[in-house]
Amino acid sequence: MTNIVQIIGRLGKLVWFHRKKAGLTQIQLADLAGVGKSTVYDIEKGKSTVQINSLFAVLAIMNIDVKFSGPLSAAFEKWSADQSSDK
Amino acid sequence: MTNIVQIIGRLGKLVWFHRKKAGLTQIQLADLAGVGKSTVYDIEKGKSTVQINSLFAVLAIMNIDVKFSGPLSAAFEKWSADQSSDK
DNA sequence: TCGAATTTACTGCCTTAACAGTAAAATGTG
DNA sequence: CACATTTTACTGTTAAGGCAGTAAATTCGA
Repeated sequence: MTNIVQIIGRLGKLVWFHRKKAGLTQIQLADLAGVGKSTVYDIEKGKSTVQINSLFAVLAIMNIDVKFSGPLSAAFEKWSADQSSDK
Repeated sequence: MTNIVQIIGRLGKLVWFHRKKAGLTQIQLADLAGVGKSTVYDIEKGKSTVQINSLFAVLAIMNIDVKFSGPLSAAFEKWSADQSSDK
């Protein structure tokens, strides 16, 4: 029943893994992402209260993409397409 | 080049779509997720500074799951498996 | 159309994340 | 083993999110 803490903890490790392979320090990644070094540290440590803009900024630098899917995703896609082609 | 604001904006609509189909009000969803009503409102509006625990709590209620994948995801899975079977 | 329910928007208070600085602990390289 | 680099951990300050309350705007059903 993977809870939030576990998901974020795992995500932190994923970030760490990518950063290491990229040969970057936390500070370098922080600078690239435009966040503070403490925030990178927190993300990698699995802190669950970081803001999504900070998290996503870091993920973007590491080319980690995020995908959301719910039971109504297909219906949403259709509805969403209709919305764009409105008047 | 879908940026962070766009991603979160779209995510907000996805949450809204699921909530509506589920026949819940923002307050009901907020209570279920254990967050404030303002937070649900913010998420649906695409506010990019909400905290991930708040966001994920809401997503969990709507059965929207989140998937992260980077260029090293496969390598990470292997490494991760090794870690669990350590000593 | 009318009224109830819901959403939007704004408020102020309280809590706390973001941040840079710093120092200790850990890591790794010669 | 040293030495340099990096990470961990803690600090105080500043800025801002989380929240409930409220009221206006909007939506929706009878």
